[in-house]
Amino acid sequence: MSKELAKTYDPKGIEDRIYDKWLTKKYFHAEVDHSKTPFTIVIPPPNITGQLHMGHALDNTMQDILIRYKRMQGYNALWQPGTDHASIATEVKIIEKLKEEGISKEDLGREGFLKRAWEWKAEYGGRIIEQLKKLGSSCDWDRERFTMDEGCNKAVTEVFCKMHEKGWIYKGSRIINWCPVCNTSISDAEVEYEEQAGHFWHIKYPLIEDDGTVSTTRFLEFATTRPETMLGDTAVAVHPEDDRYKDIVGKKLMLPIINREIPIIADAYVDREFGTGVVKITPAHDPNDFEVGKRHNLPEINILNDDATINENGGKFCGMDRYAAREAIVKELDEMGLLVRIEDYTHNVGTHDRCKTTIEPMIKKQWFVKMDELIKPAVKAVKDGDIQLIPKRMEKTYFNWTDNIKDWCISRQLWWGHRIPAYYCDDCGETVVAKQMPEKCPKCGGTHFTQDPDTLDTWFSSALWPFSTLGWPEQTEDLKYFYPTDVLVTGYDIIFFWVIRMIFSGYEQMGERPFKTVLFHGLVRDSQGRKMSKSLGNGIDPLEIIDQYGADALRLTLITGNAPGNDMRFYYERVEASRNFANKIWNASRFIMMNMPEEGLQVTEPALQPVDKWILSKLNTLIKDATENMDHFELGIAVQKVYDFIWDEFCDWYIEMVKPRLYNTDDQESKNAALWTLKTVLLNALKLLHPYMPFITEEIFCTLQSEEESIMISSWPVYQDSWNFAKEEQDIETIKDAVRGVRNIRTEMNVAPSRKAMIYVVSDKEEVRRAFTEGKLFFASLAGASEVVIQEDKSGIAEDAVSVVIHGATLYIPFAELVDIAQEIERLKKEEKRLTGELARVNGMLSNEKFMGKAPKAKIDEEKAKLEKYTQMMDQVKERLVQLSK
RNA sequence: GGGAUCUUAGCUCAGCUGGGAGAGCAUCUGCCUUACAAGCAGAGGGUCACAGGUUCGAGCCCUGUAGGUCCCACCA
Repeated sequence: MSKELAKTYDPKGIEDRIYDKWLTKKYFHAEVDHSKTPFTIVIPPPNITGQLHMGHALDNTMQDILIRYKRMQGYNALWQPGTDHASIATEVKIIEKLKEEGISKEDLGREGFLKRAWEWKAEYGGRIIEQLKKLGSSCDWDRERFTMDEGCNKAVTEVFCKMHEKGWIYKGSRIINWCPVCNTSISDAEVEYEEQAGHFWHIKYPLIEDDGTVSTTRFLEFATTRPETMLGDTAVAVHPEDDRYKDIVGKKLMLPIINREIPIIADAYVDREFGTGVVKITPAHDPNDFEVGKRHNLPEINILNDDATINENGGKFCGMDRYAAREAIVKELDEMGLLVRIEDYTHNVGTHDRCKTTIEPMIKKQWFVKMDELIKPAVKAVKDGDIQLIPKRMEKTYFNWTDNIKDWCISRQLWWGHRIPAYYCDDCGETVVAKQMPEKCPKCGGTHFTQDPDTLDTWFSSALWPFSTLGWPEQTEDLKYFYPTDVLVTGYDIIFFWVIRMIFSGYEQMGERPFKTVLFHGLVRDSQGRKMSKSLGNGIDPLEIIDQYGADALRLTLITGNAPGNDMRFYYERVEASRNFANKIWNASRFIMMNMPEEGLQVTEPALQPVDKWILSKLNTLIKDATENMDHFELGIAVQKVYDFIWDEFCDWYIEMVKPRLYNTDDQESKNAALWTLKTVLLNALKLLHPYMPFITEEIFCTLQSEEESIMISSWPVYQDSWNFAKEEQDIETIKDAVRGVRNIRTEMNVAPSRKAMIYVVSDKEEVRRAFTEGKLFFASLAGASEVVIQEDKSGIAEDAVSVVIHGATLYIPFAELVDIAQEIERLKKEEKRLTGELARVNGMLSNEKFMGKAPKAKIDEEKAKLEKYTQMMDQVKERLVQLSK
């Protein structure tokens, strides 16, 4: 038993040592074991490009808490880890790096580039894993997976082929979001709308008269924010019921500069109220226009190259950048007298969430996942409660998406990712989707194929994560045993990207939900409530916090006082408070260890005193409550209760109450009971705290009982009837009231705590007198009494003693030289006033017929008990007042 | 435009199914009491945004108003 523990807790060194021990002992490892119930969490795989940020820290702390809790409860707990290849994020990073070396990805070619990418992954991909370890994450690292490892690749190909066969994956020409910088299509979810100051160009196109001449007097006026798209206009639209334009629908306009005749069409998409009620239609470069174009069979004229320069369809503007072309076109229209006016206009511009480039809608051949059927089980699952979202309000966000679902564009013009398993016959162009390159073309018999150059959206593989990591498409034992997983912990910001896609994939591929519960957390913001971001430079590095305060302090900070799905602000002051708590436990433990006898404690439960029973009873309630909260995923509430118990009840009250017994060597039995209780309560409290603060709890647990291997594998405390001491709880609470009352008065009267005083406890109730008699020793110590006299009436007590009224007793303290009867009366009057108020309230309730008729009996009884208590205290106060007024 | 959410002590936030308002930090007053000054004891501070309603009873449920935050859609 070490008695040489440092005065303050220093997590440095301790944490790494403990983590290594856990790894060595393989505590994190889970194997199929049919004698135990599995509990599974799959990690949201961090990007290999990532560095641990506060969001990760929060996300993984929550998972670790759940996993450790369940593991202690005896579940076969598996936390499945891994990383995500993060196609576009990684590709962008590697291109940047190549740029520094002065080479482009084209210079390297596909093979060369991928080689570099894998090298990059080997070098940096494991970085975030090491950082997760610093946090204390108890993942089964033996099972670490990667979205592009062999098994995941297999899963991806399998799903693609299966869904293609089913007709749910198809290739089609659609208008998609094109990022001209990343040179790839992106999904709708990856488009971020950003408010930008721009212009509204009011333009007019001349009408073509019935005789075929271009009118010089009749024009159709409208406005646009992207004038350069006029190069691709193939119609102008008005509302079908717009009287202003009824007579010219069907006529033609002359598209200036290009000199193309385009029709005036009527479509209900047009808003009559907006502007002139006229819209130019560019089917190839606007999603709405694309739809209009389909309805009216309009030609689609693509005017852009992939890098957003104008192509040959733009005539003389060919080769110009989109913005340069815009200027040139406006200038030319102005010269032609067709520019009516320019208006300042703020509007939302779609940008690529990765690189912030303004996206360009374009028509491209892309691969899509058909969503209408696929989404149905995912909707049903949440509606029926098969999958529970916490907090529940997230369901609305969820349904908002599922109700407006569009087909999912899954092909990306990138190299880093899963290559689409589609092969085109070199001879006849036939498309063959297959797990491997086909040997013979089913159409022409050709034997040479070219694989589709595109790769899949990153989320395609992450959607399969809950089962691909467990071995699917193989029907492994792991898969059968650990799937479906239990809880998914993630931020609400990726409901659309990831959560929904895992859900429909789970049902489609496995025929079963991927997880039972989704526990959402919010964003960790800076102290001013701003998002932590690289550009703002306001990010706080969790590793620095760990270095400075310890992982336990960080974890506690992230969990305390935070409700599921809510954002939180990060303050250093809060980390300090957590660190202080760690120190508090450390010192309480140190105190207990210092008092432990060298030869150890007797093992059998000793004869407990009422205080011992009181703290055990409190602990018992805590066990029940905290467990319940954890079962409801109320982690913040659970840990708050443990915190309060340890600091307030255990340290500030129990330890203080027990000190006189520890220092008194005459009564070994009593001392032994105190030590046994101290140790028992501490050990249980440590267990309750372990999921939140794994390192310090482990360190103390093992120091305190060297025979135990680890708190990690100890069992979670269970509520037990034998620790339920209602009477002792009440008695001690009464004494605590008395202590508080005395302390109060001492401060009020400026009596130094060091100055002892005689205290009389007067009660006509036998059980109250007994409680005080039994607790006399510690009561005297806590209240600063030189002597405690317990008696039935106030005989022999100086009239001018200061008094404290508590339920069932009145205390008298004769501070001889401090007598001030007027002040004493004042105090008692204040108390009388308070009690009068309380009594009025209780009486009001109890005399309310409606309350008596409708309130539950328990509530009525509660109020009756209060009435009794306050009446009694009131009597005591009055009696004392009468006495003093004499 | 649609939706969500928040508004509780000076600050940051808890408050589970409606039953006498809480924590941390900050402030003030005493204490270096032999586990801890990263501590101990005590104190002050809130018509729970506003207005209605339901209820015996509302911080909590319903409606509306104001302000903040976020998401979705995107009207050229």
